[in-house]
Amino acid sequence: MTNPVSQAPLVPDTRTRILDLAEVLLLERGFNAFSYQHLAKELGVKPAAIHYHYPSKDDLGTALVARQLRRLRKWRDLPRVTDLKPEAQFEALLAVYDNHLGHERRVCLFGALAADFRTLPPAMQAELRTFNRELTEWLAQVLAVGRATGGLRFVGSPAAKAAQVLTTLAGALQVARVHDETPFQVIVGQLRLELLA
Amino acid sequence: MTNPVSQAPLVPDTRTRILDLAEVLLLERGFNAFSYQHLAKELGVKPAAIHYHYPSKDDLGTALVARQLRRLRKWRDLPRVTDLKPEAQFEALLAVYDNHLGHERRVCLFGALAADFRTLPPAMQAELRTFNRELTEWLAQVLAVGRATGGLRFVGSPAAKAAQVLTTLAGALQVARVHDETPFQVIVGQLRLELLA
DNA sequence: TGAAAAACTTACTATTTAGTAAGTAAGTGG
DNA sequence: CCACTTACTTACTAAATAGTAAGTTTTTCA
Repeated sequence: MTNPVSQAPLVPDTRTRILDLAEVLLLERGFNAFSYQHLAKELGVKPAAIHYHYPSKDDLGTALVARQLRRLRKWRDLPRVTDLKPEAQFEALLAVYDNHLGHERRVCLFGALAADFRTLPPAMQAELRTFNRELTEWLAQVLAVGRATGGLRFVGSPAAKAAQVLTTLAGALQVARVHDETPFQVIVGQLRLELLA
Repeated sequence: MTNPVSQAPLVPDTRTRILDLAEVLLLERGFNAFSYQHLAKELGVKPAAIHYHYPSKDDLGTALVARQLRRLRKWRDLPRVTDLKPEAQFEALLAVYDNHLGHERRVCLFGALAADFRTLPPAMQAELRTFNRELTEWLAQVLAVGRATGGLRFVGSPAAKAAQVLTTLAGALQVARVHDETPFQVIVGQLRLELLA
């Protein structure tokens, strides 16, 4: 291995830098609002270098969502997440969205891609569906346990409540984009008020 | 007046047909995913004809949101809406979103523009902010009266609940776009379960 | 150290994009 | 009926787009 100590080198390779920048641009401006030229100029390389790593924008977009899915699975299975009580797991989820808000009010992956969904390559669509499904299933499980153990309170099925909460959170970041951070805080406050027993 | 009877002629003029088609494309594919060529080809005119009515895409986009704002105000002030009890007004709102779902799973205006917000012309941004603010204020008033008269049930402030509900509805149409109609129905069902006393 | 693989750049397509300028045909109103 | 306006079309520009092919430099590693 080149670097036997750190998994995340100080300066990532170009392939990763492309993906990182594309992710930022996706979450800040939308998938149809950035080009290989934008990426190349900001990274100090030629557009063809991007094509070398990701032959088409379809490949790039798909890699982007695939990485996010890997991150979700990794995060979800982290001991410091699995070991939490359900209400703390819910707070950990809120912290993720709050982190998006703190980074230039980036929307979440789902919120960034849903509107343009029909213009996306099929592979990307499939990855996004899986991403959203797994996240919803995870939260449904958290909610189910949380209600059973008395830490969380809601009516209806855990699956329905999970779908509703995640949809609200994705939307809340979009509202923050259009207005400011206030409505996001208001909406999350309302969620806490209703859910936390 | 050219037509003293009908306000909506059977075949609208080109100016209106452009706006109608642009609206469909916006709500089905996103603002950065259609061009003047797309519009022109489908309408059977030349791109320059679109430029004649809407010199730039900024003008077109702004006109689009402005019309939607006019529609909102008109709808909100309709006797058949103002005369309803708050819980029926809430149902009337749900019917609007359900109608979007029924038309090719179109997202709502807000959901279509929020992700790409930073790429939109300032005039369009301003119109969308006003649109969302007025809609939220209207729902907050409905919720306040509904709770006072016992038809609606929720904790927290009407303004917070209104922001939360509208955000959820916008997001629910996006989820329907990504998956299918089921999650939309599930989420709306959850909203009804929680709100209707 | 030298051959091969990886990571690029240069130079180029073909297409699409928004937008403009000039001309034309069809109404409209005095 | 004629000047004027409205609603276009034709023909064009300049820029941006995704993508490719061929050549060059850098890295790796046997």
